[in-house]
Amino acid sequence: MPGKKSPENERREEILQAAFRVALRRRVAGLTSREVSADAGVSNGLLFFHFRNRQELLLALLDWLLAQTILAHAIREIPEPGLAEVCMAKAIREAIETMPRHREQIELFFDYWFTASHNDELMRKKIRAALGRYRRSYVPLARAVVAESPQRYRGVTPGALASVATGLIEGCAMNLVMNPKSFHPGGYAGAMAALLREPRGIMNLSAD
Amino acid sequence: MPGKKSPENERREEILQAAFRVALRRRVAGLTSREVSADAGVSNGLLFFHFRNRQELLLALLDWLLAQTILAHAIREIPEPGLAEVCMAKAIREAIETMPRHREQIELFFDYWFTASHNDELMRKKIRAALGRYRRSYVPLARAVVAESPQRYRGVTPGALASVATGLIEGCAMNLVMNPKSFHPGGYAGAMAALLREPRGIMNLSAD
DNA sequence: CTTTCTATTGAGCACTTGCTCAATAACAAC
DNA sequence: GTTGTTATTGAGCAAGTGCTCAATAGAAAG
Repeated sequence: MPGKKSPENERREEILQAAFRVALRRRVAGLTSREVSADAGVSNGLLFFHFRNRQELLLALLDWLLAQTILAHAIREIPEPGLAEVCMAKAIREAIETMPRHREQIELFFDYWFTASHNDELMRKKIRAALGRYRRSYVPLARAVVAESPQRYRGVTPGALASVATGLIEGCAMNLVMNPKSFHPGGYAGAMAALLREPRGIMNLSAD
Repeated sequence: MPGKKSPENERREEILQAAFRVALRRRVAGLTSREVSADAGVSNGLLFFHFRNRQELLLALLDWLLAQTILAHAIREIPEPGLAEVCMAKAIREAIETMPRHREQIELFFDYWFTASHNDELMRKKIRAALGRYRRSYVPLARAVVAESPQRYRGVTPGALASVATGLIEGCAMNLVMNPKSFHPGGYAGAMAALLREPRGIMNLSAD
């Protein structure tokens, strides 16, 4: 029965949430307008009234997603003098430990990258921008770390260090997504800590 | 003109290669039987003569893929006494540095995981098995590392250490795939080495 | 009450997809 | 030859897809 009004953008939000649920079930590529509208409890036509086309729906969902995952949690803290490393370590550890709470979103995020974005430079740009923001949010901290121990980090740019830090986190995310059962953030972080505890570090080969 | 014969499984192989090319262009989810057969220069019907259905084609392609990427390069070396850490470091470094050569395969591999495998427990199993084999191939080396410095690695199982090692590599792979332009394996490995060089390692917080 | 605007419906069109199938050409065995 | 097997074709079906559109019901304005 047409004509029932719904206040403001309530419907739009409902449809977005339905799209999220469907994407979790069917992946981004398998998301169809019919299943979304059915899940939202509205007609198929209404979906295309609120979203011009499938692509716009997917973009809106991506925006919502990017505002949810860890990628949105940029690092803001300014380390106290002499404690830059501790501060960075804490940030990484926290990122790893809060990760399991966002598992579904993270999985969907990866899915967006690998599937939907292939012929869609707009999506790729959005994701790359979010990743870039996240990485850059680590740069000031990385710069402080480098400044704190100039000899040790000779030749290492803050950017590269930030890359490695976020790379650790992303690798961890992969583990979480691909191997959720045997992934224990505590054990993972512990092993990583042990790796880094020794003077003669494991990666310390001749420099190239 | 039907009837032209082709020796042995030559056709099958040709179609597989075409499927690989199409998957690179369109992603796994966007791979259609029509585009594959067109790319292989054969009729659509022939594809279903050599492969029972789309799924069987995708599985065959996945097998071929898994035999190509770094995942196939299990670690075999037995470290000389006292050099376990150096040996492991070398393995990781080598994995990172040879990675760019397999970029396309790695990207497709991730794509398989995140897309095609969602409703396909068989594919998921295959991929998980390959990842597991890879991780386990690091366990003996990890065990040697732990045995070499028991105090330092107290409470760390060889399995967890192997997880972190392969996690580093996977995180690196993510970086390579998502950010190919600004990714330089040398710089990455360098920063990682610096991170690990210091007594008061960056991850060395209070143990949990 | 009429008009107007917005929200809503569901049928349906054009197109794509996986897959089947009868027809047939080359080759092998007899 | 004849017969049979294997490789190959392309038309076509059934199912599903994104999206359009006439129809319409409610709210708001006059």
